[in-house]
Amino acid sequence: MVVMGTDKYEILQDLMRRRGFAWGSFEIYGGARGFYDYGPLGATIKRKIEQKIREAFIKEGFFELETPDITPEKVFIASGHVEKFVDPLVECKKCGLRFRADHLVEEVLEIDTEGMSAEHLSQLIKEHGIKCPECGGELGEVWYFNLMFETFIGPYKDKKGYLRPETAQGIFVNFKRLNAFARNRLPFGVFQIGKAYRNEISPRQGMLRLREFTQAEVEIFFNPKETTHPHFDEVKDIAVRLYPIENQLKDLGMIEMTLEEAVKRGYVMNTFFAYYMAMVKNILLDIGIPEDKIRFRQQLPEERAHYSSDTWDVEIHSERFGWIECVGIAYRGDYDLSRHKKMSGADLTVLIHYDEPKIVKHLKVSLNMKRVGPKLKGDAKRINDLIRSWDEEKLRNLVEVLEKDGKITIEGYKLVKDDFIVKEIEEKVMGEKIVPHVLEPSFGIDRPFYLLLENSLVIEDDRVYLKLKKDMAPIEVAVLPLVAKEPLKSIAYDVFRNLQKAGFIAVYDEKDTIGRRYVRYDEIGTPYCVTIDNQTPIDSTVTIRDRDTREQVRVKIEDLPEKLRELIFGS
RNA sequence: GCGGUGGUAGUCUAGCCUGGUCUAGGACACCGGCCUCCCAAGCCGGUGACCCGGGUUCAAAUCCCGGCCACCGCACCA
Repeated sequence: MVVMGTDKYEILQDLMRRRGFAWGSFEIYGGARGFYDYGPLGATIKRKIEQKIREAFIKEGFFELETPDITPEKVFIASGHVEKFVDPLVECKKCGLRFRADHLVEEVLEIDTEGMSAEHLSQLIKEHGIKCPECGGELGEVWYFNLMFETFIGPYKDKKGYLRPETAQGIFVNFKRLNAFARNRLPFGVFQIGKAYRNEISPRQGMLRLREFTQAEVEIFFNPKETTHPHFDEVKDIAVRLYPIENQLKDLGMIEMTLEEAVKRGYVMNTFFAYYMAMVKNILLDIGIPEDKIRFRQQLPEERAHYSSDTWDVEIHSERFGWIECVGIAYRGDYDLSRHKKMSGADLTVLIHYDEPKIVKHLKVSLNMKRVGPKLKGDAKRINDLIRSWDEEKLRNLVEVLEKDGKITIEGYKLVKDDFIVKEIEEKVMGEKIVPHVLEPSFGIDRPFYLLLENSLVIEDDRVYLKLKKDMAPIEVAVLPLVAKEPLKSIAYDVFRNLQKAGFIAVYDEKDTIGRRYVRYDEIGTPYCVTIDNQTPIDSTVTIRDRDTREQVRVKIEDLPEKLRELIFGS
């Protein structure tokens, strides 16, 4: 048992439960691993985090979307989650330990097991007599454990659905409508803030690995040929701490440079990617994560999700848990849209207009039905259709042969030059249809929430307090009569009520001595306490006490809202 | 999932080994009152707990079994 007061994590956990931030869910029924409740103060902070993200992307002109948590199976077959969001497991019949079957087979047989079925893996294990690496016991059948929660839609068991393991698919499946909303012009961005679910085998570490969690996922659709961000200049001088793949493999440590340099030196693929790295960093700073606790780590190839070819995690440092992935910026290419295009048959392309319409010449060849009709009878139409389906190259060959030999045999029919009608036609092509590529900054909300609290917790000799960024505080101002006596009580209550009406999250508190109350509000991160003292009835002034410095300034009651707004929100 | 440790009011804990005066004690917090004119003061009163389910026993917070949860290590983390 950790002695009270020695472990920051313990103090924080205690504070979070006691003061209404967050705690494990379903307590009265014994709890359930991987689920967390947000209390009144926690829910407020969480909402403020979400709001910072929302505001930042709305400022970029992005659109917000909201789609269902429950999703029909087809969507995740298309997205690859049914197939790839699984771990093949195998259990030792003797000692009961479970292993990743694919890892085991790969290790022993030194072959690639990518995409192998459970049956195939089982067979290989039997054929090669692979045993339990721990005790040497016999291994059972391989089965796939899918990390998605399954459910059924409607009263019959034939309509399978899943709780979404990421919010992103809700955006991809809506691409046609969103593209229309964006008036067919790339790039555009869409984001969704909502719940996602993953049936983790063994969730741990408090609220850092949950089975149900909140994400803010941003899908930016762009033309892969246009990867220069028009506003990169605004962010090019921002310094970032990078931990690229090479530095991880060779243990070279982190490097720091401006984003401009990072792109120039090839660490970051282009200014488009770099721009959103800057955005993510700014959002985290705006939430109140200290700059020196933020780094960008490039995922190793084996860590990457099935849809991504390059991903940078934005990690925040925890005193307790080390570097924690809080945001992932994934280059998803055209993976998702192409898959949905193929599976659904929907046209998920965007027309990229050429600067000038292109004049494209091409051959149009068909049979002269008047001549060949009587000859081929029933086959005439069939062969005509066949020829018309040929591509440019095949048609050119046909014409060449006809020019040279004057005749050709197709499907056993001898045809001469005059049996064909050959036309060279010109077509105006306005542009090219492409499947857009996707860049995805994906924010966890619960992790930054925890890391914000952990990084804000200050332990001093005579008090423990949350040095939250002032505008993130769940209670923004506490109004306190110096003593619970009239007329101070009435004046204080009026001041409180007026601050509420002015839009502040405020509380009124007259219980206990003034010092005790200050400590009480310091503990939950309230940046300012307004105290009504004996001078107030005389000249209508009150004091504003600063959480961090404990210093007080005296202001007129009428100036209070404006002054507090300036102090808390800086405007 | 495996192994280890643990689970007593909102929080921390005493009691458990050696079953019975445990009607479960304390501190802090919380609520009501008194007092109090600036940084956790004091006084009076009050609310509130043996994780869940079985078993052993005349008797279980205490012993045994199972489950759940938490922490640590292993495995896992698309």
